[in-house]
Amino acid sequence: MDHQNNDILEEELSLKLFVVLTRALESIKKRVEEDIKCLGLNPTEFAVLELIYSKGEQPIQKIGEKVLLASSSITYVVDKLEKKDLLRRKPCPKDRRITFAVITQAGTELMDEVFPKHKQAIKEICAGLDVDEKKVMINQLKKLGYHAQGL
Amino acid sequence: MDHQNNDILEEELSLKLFVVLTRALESIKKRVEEDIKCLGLNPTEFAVLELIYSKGEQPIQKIGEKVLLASSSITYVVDKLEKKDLLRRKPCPKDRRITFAVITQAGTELMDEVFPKHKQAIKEICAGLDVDEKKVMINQLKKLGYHAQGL
DNA sequence: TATTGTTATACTCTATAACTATA
DNA sequence: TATAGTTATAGAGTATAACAATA
Repeated sequence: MDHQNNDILEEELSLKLFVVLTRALESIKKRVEEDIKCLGLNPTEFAVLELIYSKGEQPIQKIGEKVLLASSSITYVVDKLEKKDLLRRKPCPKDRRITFAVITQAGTELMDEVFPKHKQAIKEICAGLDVDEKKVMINQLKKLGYHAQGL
Repeated sequence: MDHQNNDILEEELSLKLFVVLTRALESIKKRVEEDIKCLGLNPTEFAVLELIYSKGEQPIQKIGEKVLLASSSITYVVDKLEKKDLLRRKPCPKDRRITFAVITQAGTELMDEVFPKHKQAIKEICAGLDVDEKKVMINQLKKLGYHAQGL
């Protein structure tokens, strides 16, 4: 095969990969959202709550960096979680510009109950691959993602 | 390893897979969006235009099925593409409930020019994997996606 | 009755800018 | 001056449901 044909093959393959990747994640996301919706939370709210639950209290700014949201959006999400009494704001005594988001008792109890179920659900959603296949895919996805990010 | 530990491993691995998949696609999407943005189109508009460009005129309803959008969203997207003179609506004479979306001369000329560049860009974005690795990943993603979809 | 497409409406998220309080 | 966070505002994009026209 000459260079030009090889180039076209690789273009088609890359396009295919992009489409299949998008479709697969859409299917998975849909199931994961169903799993979360019954808690009265949307995926962003769940992601923020889960971050605080597993990593402990976080400055508002840091949350935005980790779940990839603009700071005004985080204010909005934290407002909603605060209204639901799942987390609260706590001023930082050392730097009074900073506000921490802290999980509440109710938030902890909710996550204690639902997080194990959530992990179980994701395991079932991802059961199309076995353990070894998952390990390979994780590594390959990292390679793919790092390259794209580094462009 | 006993069953319970194996279960926990598989849960963690699945969660990891979900996170890595999400992150990788985010990085790729970001690059692809950059590639499209300079055309004055967003990814959805580009997807609809590309569908009509490569598959020919389509009933509005069919477009929604293929790009996975609700019919009201398609109305919105087609409105925008029509305002940009990239496609137009054409009534179906045989079934007057149906409206086709048809690509215009300007739409065809635009795609003739940018679609080859777009494929080349995606090839570069996906260059973190070689041809064989891409083939494997496409197959694995299909398995993963089909399983999730079938739940 | 069922289907196609539109309209009306609401929600989530983003971006921007102005602002307060603090460093 | 710079940073953390909030407020206000506007806009993109999507989903839902109700609707009109047609089959």
